[in-house]
Amino acid sequence: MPTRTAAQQRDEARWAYDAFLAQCPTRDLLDTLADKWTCLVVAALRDGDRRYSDINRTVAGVSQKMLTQTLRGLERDGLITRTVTASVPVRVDYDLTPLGRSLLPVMAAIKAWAEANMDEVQAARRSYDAQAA
Amino acid sequence: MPTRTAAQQRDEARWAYDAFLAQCPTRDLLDTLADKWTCLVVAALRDGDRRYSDINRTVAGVSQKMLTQTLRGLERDGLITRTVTASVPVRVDYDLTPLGRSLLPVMAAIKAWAEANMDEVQAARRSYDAQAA
DNA sequence: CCGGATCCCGTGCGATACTG
DNA sequence: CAGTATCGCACGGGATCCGG
Repeated sequence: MPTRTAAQQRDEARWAYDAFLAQCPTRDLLDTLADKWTCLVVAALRDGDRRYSDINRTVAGVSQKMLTQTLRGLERDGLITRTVTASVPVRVDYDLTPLGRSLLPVMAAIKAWAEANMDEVQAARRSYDAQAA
Repeated sequence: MPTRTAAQQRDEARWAYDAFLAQCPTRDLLDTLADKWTCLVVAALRDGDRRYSDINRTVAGVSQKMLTQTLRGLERDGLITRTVTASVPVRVDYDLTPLGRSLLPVMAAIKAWAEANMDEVQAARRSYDAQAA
């Protein structure tokens, strides 16, 4: 006897999220997560809370606009917390939430893959570009 | 006795890739990998080679331009192969290379994370948006 | 000075139409 | 079937200005 009937499996499939579907809300979420700055910002918070300027220094080359925008989005999605300390000058700290921390291994994996396979990719590019001639 | 001298460690650090650095070539690679279409296309090839139109159907909502562009980029980077069968009509198959297949778990993990945590993210968004009022 | 909001321009995405 | 070509517009992103 099957644990689920065919009808139950259909119902489940109907409501399950699937990012392959254009209208699925996970498509938008995927677009947010699969982003260079999101990946680097989350990775930058791996060791706990950090100041805005600290993140800005770690993620070299990010503009203030994109950093703020990325941090706001991550905060809205419940992945990071934003803590303002009213001092002079103002101090703002960011940290991963448990939810955000669960995403950290995934983001770190992309960054690590890129760093580990850069040589092979560059070799492939040279080969491809030579072929195109 | 240390396995590496301080000088050797400096040399190694000097040449190691680090995507946090703006000028590191891995930054560009990361920008390519951390992309919605790249993630979905690689995930779509998880079960082996597939035709262009097949991928187009699986990755719902992708434009021909972006699909072709993404496939070309992945081919150039040595992540997928492109096989043309001269028939009428023409048949083109794509498949992951061993290098591309090593990336598959990472890409699948992002997609799976989004699907698994969509509810929690949506709850966080509602909470954040209510707060903003 | 730190954190961030605003302005403005170029890139690049997506819709549509066309081709071997 | 598997692309290429063209165009309009939104969005990314740097420069610049603002509050505390």
